[in-house]
Amino acid sequence: MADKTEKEPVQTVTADDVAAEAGVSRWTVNRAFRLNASISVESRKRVTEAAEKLGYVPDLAASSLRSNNSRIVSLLIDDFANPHKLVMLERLTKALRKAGWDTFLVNMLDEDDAPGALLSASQRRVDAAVVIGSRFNEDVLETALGAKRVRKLVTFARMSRNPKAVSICCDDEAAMREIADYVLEKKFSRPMFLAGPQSDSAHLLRQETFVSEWERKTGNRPEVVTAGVYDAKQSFDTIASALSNRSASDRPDVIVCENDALAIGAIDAIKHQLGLSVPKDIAVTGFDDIPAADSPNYKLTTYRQPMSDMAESLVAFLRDETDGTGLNKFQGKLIVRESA
Amino acid sequence: MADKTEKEPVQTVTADDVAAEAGVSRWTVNRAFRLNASISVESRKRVTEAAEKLGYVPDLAASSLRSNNSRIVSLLIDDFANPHKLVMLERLTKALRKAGWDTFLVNMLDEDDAPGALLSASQRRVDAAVVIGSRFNEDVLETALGAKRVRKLVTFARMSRNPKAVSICCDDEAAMREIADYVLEKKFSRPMFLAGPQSDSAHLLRQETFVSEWERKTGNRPEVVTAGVYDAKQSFDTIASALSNRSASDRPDVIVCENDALAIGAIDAIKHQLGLSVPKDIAVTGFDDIPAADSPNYKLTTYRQPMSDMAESLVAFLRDETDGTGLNKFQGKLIVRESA
DNA sequence: GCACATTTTGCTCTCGAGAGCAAAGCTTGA
DNA sequence: TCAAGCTTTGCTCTCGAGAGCAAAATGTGC
Repeated sequence: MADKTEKEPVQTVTADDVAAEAGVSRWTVNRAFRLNASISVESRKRVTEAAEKLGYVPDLAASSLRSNNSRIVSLLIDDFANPHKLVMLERLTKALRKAGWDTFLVNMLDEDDAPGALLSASQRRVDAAVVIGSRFNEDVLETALGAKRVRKLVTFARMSRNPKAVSICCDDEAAMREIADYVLEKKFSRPMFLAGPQSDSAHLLRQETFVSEWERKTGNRPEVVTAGVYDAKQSFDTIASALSNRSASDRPDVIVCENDALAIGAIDAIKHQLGLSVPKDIAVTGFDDIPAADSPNYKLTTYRQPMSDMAESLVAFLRDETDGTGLNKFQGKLIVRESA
Repeated sequence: MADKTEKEPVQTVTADDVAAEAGVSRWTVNRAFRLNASISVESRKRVTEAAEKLGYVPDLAASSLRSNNSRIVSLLIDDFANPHKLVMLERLTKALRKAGWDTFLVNMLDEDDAPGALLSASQRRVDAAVVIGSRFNEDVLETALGAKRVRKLVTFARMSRNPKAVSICCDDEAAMREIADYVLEKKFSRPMFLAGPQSDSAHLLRQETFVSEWERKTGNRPEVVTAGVYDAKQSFDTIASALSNRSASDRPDVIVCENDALAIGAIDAIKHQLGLSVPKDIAVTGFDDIPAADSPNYKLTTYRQPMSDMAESLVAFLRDETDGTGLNKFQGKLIVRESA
């Protein structure tokens, strides 16, 4: 079964074969597969037909070697517990593939693995490294810039303060202010903010915005609790222990969560551990609008980022159609369901 | 911001530079980075130090061009709605990266896109194309074999009947028999089987096994309903419409689902649409043990595949440590929770 | 110290395309 | 008809490593 590999020694159809078949030179063959190449319509047609007949496709390893341009993007992820990642992967791979880029999925194995992950990107001369991780901190980005073969560095769905990286993300402050306004408008008065890991200052943006916005408008400082990971289970435990043995008047009346994964765990804890109801006893808001947010179990009020638009601007950035400024101000949309 | 790329013209440290620094030839430098290369301990040390100093890493594009061996694996996915995919991606990328393979994530954009997806794999000379899609049918595999540069073809977590592809998956028949036995043992008598898309015969394995096993043991043929996609929402609608207006005695007492994504939708429909309870009115079983299966909303009785072992055997197969036979008989584990 | 085996190193040629230029073909207009 | 200008084609050299062999260095036994 496996040894068919040895017997049939893998495709060896090369541009020379096609050239012979089509009666042109090798360079004309290669040109036929390059956009904007100087080649007549007729030649291209003949080459295409010959290539089709022989089953030829250009070898991209050779191409990237010479042209120093791989048409590969690396996506670096360090957190597979958040279902939102799957949505992002779907959108990004779709947009990139349509635009002619292949996508490496690089699993940052643990906290300290970022340099290794970027090394692999560096060895392949990727056109861009796109970090969509959660726990990484800004040092990772510095390391990335040490790997000089990585031409462009992007943080996706996440603001970076590193001036050399391009951030493609929502305007988190505007989004969080919108959520704060909504919560206020709904007459909640004792909010709790449920945050994820506090590993890096950039993570604190949503939290800080909510806290300061609330304080500014009401004069009160909301309570903040922290889950160590963006994971429904962790969040469940965090909320369960934070709210056990609290009287109704001592409890928050709304939990504003940094994202949906946390929100879902919070709702589970409120309902199944504390035996309370959502939103009557405690309301909950999320961020991301993952598929489960729409489930009848959660009916989560949340904030949807314009993922497809964001993926498209990554493509535009790769094409050098934009220098990357202003891509960190996407406007999302508050999705009101029943949880708050 | 973006134009730093132009100014600082990307890493140009090559093996020649390191050779000069270390006082050896270029070939010795390259050998230092190759396992099993003929090189003295001392030379390797000197090269490693010089490389470290200059920030050199071997260029894998050049390497794969000459050696015809890319150390890249393509993962082909056509269904991002199933949360189980995220688990698989995590395990596979982890195992592959540890073993020194990079991973392309290829989004098969739609039903007819498989050839295009495989083309991209073919152009990069990937060491293996691993299909972890759901809707694809066996024709896709034939197309893949047409792309001769794809050396190894694997279907992961899914049985293929194509003799040229290697399947790394559970023994679905044994698993389904175990579920059937469990359901029987729990004294359920009117099972319904909820299947996914019926696009291909290989998909029918679980369904056929359950149906025939049940028939063999009880003499009755279970009812089968079909959701068009492996998606909780579709499943919700399917079950909601299949069971509305049915009296208690006419309803199934257990729904055996082809996977967890379907099971979760089914539970939602039973509870929130039909207003019945699980497992009292209708029990539910799943397959995969996705993270949500353990949530208090579902407490799903399901079947867990040994994903890490399966990922490891993919690595072994890539390393030619196995010819791929017998990798389709992994034994998973029935996880009993409260849903059945 | 010498013949021979073994390890290590260096070298040529190659993988398959692209950059950049030179030569050939094709228009256009006087 | 021919020069000027543009398009198309062909060619040399190159990207950065590896295969495979030849040369050099090292080790071994007598």
